[in-house]
Amino acid sequence: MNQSLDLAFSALSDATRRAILSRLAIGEATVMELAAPFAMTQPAISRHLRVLEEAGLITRRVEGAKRPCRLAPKGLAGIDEWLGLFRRALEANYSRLDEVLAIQAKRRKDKN
Amino acid sequence: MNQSLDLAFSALSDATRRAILSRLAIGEATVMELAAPFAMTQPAISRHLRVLEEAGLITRRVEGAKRPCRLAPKGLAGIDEWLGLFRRALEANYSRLDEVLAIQAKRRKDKN
DNA sequence: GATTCATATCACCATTATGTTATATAACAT
DNA sequence: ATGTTATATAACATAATGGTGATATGAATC
Repeated sequence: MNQSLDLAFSALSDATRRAILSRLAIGEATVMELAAPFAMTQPAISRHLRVLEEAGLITRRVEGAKRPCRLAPKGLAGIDEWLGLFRRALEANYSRLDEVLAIQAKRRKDKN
Repeated sequence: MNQSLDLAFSALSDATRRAILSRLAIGEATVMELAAPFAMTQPAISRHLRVLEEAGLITRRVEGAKRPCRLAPKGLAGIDEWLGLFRRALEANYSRLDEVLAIQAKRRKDKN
């Protein structure tokens, strides 16, 4: 169901793709410009860009023969949201963590 | 070099593992307790737990025959840090995004 | 019009990921 | 001592990932 989250986290799990995103934080860049820093062929970079695009992290324009990429404005929204929910769940329960652990310990003891 | 980031993002890219983390936000749980909600065998869950542990997202205790898991306190630190840096880079450059684009446009035009 | 440039896509290969079943092991209950 | 529970691990099948070289295509240049 939450496949877009899968795609976003998965896209970020590769160092090359994170580096591409960092480069794009500076501004738009073409495929060749993005490929330059890496010891990797152009098709490999094109694939990485496809992954980033499918994850909703970048967008591409057409400009003549070039396909300049830029960051998608709302790219990290899904990830932000999940992390936010997770942290809220954590905080909501952290206050009673000791209590929960005590209950569980008692439950285990009662089974003896 | 930043392999721990790879591991963390990769671990989060699976819905089952994210669900396990959400469950652990409530508090400690054993392997069988964690496996219960999923249509998946116990070895599969054990593997997911290993992935989460290697990514630094959970820790495990030994309690008799049980191996209760809980969230690692600093588990998301690496991810938070990267996202923070990324966003700062973005903001630092967003203010001059128009300028950058104009320069690039001029550069392209000059090549004509 | 021919050549070169920017990019995409295809066929292929190696590695990793994710699941299964079967089995081992240690702790617990009887 | 024996059976059961909790977990791990091994062996395996299958699919996904990430790279390569070869090649297609359309735009730019000469």
